[in-house]
Amino acid sequence: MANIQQVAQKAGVSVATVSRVMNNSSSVTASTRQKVENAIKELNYEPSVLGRNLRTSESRLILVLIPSISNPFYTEIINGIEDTSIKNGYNILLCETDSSVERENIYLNMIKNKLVDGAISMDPAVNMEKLNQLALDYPIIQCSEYEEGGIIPYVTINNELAAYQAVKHLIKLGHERIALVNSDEKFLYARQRRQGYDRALKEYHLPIREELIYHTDYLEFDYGIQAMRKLLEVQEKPTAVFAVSDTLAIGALKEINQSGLQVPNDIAVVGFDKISFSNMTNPSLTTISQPMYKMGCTAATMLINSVVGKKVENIVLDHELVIRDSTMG
Amino acid sequence: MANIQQVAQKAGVSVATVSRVMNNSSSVTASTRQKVENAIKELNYEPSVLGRNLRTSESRLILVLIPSISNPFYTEIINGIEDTSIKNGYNILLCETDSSVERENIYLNMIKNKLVDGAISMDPAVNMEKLNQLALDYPIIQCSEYEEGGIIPYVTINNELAAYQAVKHLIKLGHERIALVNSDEKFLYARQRRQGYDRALKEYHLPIREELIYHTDYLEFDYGIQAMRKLLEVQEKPTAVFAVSDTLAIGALKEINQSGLQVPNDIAVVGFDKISFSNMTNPSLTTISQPMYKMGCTAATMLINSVVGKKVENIVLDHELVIRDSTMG
DNA sequence: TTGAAAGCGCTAACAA
DNA sequence: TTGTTAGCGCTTTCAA
Repeated sequence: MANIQQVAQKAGVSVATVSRVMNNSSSVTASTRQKVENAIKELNYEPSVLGRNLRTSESRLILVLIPSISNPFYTEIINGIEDTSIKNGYNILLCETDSSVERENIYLNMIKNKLVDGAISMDPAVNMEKLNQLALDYPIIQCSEYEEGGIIPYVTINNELAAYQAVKHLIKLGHERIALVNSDEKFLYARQRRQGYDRALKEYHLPIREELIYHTDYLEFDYGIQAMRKLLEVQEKPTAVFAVSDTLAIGALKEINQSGLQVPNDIAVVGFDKISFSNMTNPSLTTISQPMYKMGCTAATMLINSVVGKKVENIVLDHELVIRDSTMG
Repeated sequence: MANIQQVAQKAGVSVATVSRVMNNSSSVTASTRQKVENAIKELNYEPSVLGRNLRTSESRLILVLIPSISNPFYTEIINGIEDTSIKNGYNILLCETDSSVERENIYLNMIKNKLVDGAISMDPAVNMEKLNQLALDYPIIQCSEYEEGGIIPYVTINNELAAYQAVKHLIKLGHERIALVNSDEKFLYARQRRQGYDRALKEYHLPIREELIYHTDYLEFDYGIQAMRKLLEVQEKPTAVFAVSDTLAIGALKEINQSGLQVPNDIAVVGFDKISFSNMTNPSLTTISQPMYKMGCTAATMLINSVVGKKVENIVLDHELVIRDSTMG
């Protein structure tokens, strides 16, 4: 692999001139440019990103932290981040933390090491102390999950309102015993969705029954199955279930079908996220549609603005209730 | 962020000595080491990966190319790659190409630029010419999809045999009109699975009916729906469907349910990959289980071996037919 | 055992 | 418009 020196030599110019040609920078004669470009072509030269980065202290790489790539919720967000990044001359480095602190540290350190210009975190279980400390010196954005009143700019939706609308939809259909399958309420989104659930019930003077509220540690299908299994053991079974993620809702659906009950006639189900699977289940799943692609685009735009020194504001995007067969037979 | 110079100054030694301490290299007195370590701690020093990489020409980063993160098939493979990489002191850079040549180029060039030490490609639509050319100079492994008789080492399964077994399973259940939902046969895996399908039919003296063979451009659910819709229009409907991916099979299942037919009584369905969602459908999906995690581990091991200059051999892993409700009511 | 110094490939400030 | 040169942060050879 040729270096800039060799190109300069072959073209009969200085390395500075080669650098200028590479960066389309000021004032190079057409003839000089031609000579350099010929040399570049002949030697098949491609500049070393490493050398350049060391010099400029920028990598044009964006770190994207997700807890797990197996949750389809992140898929569309990442597409948004990626498209926007590439459009702006950045590439992304996608890192799965598995919510493991060590793994997260490895990746977050890349930002200190100038291996990346900034980071977008989507891990609800991220070490906020570390993230806040990094955010003092480096561009960081939180996407979807965030810290209330924190210093890190975020893009998200109104989780409380979305949950409220989902539950209200069930109430309007006549349901009174509505179960909630929630995540651990140490996560902000879980607390917010819980609040929306509570608000809807209260508004319609329905009691909040603790036996109908179930918390899961993870969002995988199996945990939805597990949750539903427990809820079906309750003396007075729920007639509807609101799960805070489609993956959980799909697990619940499976378990209801398995137990011989009918969705939505015996039990109605509402999910959250509108992942692509949610339309493949039988019956298809009523869910809250998050603007995932747009959220990704927004997060990337915010981060890039932050990288180039602009001030960025928190953004709350609109969601939508998508009514399908799992609530309306 | 402190640099090595400042540490050296504070410790009253040369930068070379600091470097030696950092790399646990030969012969540093305990007392010198102590001084340096104190300085490191005081200044909160972390070495610049950029400077180091420029000097050593290695990045300890592995590029992983996937066509799309939305196909859950890749999820477990990536987990395998990641675990194995981290265990060996490498991190991975996950890149989604969307089977776009430009995007692929951006990422593949990182290998020339010494931004990564090697690459694992899982994109069936990868530009083989470019990949082969890179493979001349850099460590590259293909995972799952590969080039027959090519120069790039690969890890895969026996696609022909797997498809043969899937179709044979259907034949043994009494099916004679078995549809095939395949990808574009420009992909090797698609050709191989087609061969397995053909072999099973031939072995049982069943005719290969072109009207029961459907090719899709992509693997998303919607294409499975589309395929099934066409197959249901055939005069003599198939009594079974073998799809070359679970995503397609799930789409087919959805369409069959939608049309009022019963799985497996009216039409049996077999998928391929055993993605986690395949157990959530109603009925659950009979499928071929690929050892995805192991495949990822193997690919990573092969690549790392290749990076350190060892010779690597192609590897074919075992698969398994997982019989569930979509074929056995 | 330790230090001095060269150099990885590049950019940019300054000079011509 | 073009060239000279310092230097980004590190490792490693050579010498002491």
